[in-house]
Amino acid sequence: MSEVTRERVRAAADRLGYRPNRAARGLITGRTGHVGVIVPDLLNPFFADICKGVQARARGLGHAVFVSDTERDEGLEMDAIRTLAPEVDGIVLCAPQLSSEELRSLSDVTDKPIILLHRKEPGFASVTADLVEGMTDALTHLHALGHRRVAYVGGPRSTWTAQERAAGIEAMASSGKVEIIQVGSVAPHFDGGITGAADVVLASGATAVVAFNDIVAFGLISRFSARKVRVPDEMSVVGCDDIALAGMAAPPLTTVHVPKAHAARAAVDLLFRTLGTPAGEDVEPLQRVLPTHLVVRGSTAAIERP
Amino acid sequence: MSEVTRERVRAAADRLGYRPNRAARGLITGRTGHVGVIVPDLLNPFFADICKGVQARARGLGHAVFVSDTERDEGLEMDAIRTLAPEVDGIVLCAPQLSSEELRSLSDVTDKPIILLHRKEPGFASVTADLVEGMTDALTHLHALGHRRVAYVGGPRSTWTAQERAAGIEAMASSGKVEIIQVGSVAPHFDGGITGAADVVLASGATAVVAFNDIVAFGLISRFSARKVRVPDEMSVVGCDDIALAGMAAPPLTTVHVPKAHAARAAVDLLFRTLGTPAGEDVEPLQRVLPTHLVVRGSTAAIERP
DNA sequence: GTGAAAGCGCTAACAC
DNA sequence: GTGTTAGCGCTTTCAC
Repeated sequence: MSEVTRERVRAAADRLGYRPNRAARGLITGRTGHVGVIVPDLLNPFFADICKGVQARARGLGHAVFVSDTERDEGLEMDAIRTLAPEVDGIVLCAPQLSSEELRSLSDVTDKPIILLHRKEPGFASVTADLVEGMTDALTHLHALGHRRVAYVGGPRSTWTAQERAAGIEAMASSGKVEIIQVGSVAPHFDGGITGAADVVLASGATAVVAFNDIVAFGLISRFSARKVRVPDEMSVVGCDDIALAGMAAPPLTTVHVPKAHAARAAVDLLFRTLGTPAGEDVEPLQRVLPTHLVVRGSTAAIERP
Repeated sequence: MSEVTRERVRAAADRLGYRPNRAARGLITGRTGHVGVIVPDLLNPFFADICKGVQARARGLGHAVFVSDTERDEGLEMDAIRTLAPEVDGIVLCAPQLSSEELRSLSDVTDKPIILLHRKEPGFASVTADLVEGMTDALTHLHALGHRRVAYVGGPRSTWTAQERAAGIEAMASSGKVEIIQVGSVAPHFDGGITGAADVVLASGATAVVAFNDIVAFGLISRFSARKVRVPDEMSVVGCDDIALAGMAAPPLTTVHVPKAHAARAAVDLLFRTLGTPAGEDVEPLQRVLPTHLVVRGSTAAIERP
């Protein structure tokens, strides 16, 4: 067929407003043209950023994206996968609550490719951030400012990212350069638990505190402020994630930058790499780990020597 | 067929892991079982909250949800509608940038029902919040605290919500009880524009400021803090939206509470009401407006009389 | 009541 | 190359 004809047909189709029907196409090709992203809590800007990143990249690749918010509930995480899997070509999964066993049992639930985000599991492709490095940087920064007694307010112990952070903290603790005071584990959203943790930090004699994430850091600062403890003069605070609001707070938060949008794009790219691989000849699942870095802003200061 | 047989079939189907294929069903019924939600910026917790609400309600009604982030771009808003419409049964639309003409031209693009969220347009069903009341409450609160000269830092002038807020502000201004200083219009995300606005507020002699939204309020407070102006002692600040982080900031932000999740659920309900209406006999598009209320926290204080 | 058949919009594989 | 046909998984209709 001639190039001219081709163009005339295309023009006619356009004029009549013809759009191929994805559902009908999917019925025969097995491809839906959709991807899914599952997150524990959209209200946490960290995950909103991830959704935005997935969305942007998927759009660029001509795919629409389903978003599922699992409310940090193990059951809903599993449900979301089961529900979404038949509707999509693949899933970007942030499921901190799911056990390793459940994760591995996913192959019985669906054979759609799943890319883990901010979690590692043997046999799964994943994109993670180097939180061990991030935590080490945070403590090195505090050490350089003269802090020798530093509190760490941890998050939900069971999650992969919490364990990574803990590993970073412990590495520095065992170096003997700074003394670490572990202040329990706190839900990673702003509530009473954080207030309690702030009081424990204050009682511990620590001059600085590293928080599980920026939200927890904000909670701590809020309590410090209510108790008339000035940040950073009397207490230095370091967060983790570098959510957009971290730079807007007063004082702006010193925090570990985690490349959220970048990780999201990388996950989508990994997904399409898998999708592009002919079934049967599966490639070794790639595990990408992205670097983090400390962003020094206004919530940390050199200790005032007595 | 007997009840027993029905149950045996159901059991067998379950055992074999049978799931009806939505795409195939949709081909014949014309229903996809999906809904779409379009927002200008997922990174703004206000819209993240809306997505979460839409998602939760739609899940309860057995529908999966597509999310599209339009980056506050008029073109992308139109694109998103065009792309999403064929894949869904209806759309919840937050599109502040789209002109009224484009909005009305949507009937040529798709006949899928569209529910407007936080925007009103004749002929469209919508869910909005009473921002006029909210702004009035904010100014009344400041007046009661003794403030007589109040700055208002507005947002993108063309949007519906900005006009509503402005109407509320003007109503109070014309009452003569407080003098309003209009400080331009600022992009509703944290950046240099806000810094400049903060400086204008400071130069104006105002003792209090009402911000377009919480994000802008945070930006102002950050600049005030850098310029050693204490909030609320020397400057009271009121935000709008009541995003989750508003209560976490130091000081916690006094702000106009907008029922985000509630509005999202109402929008989905309106959508399903439309979907349940047999084609042809269309009902008058409903326009729900939800009440707002002021949440007084720590960023406002009584003026210190000289 | 129950079973068979047609067809939603598309793509694959097959003849021509 | 080009045109035709079968069929993806489901629902609906129409005979039985």
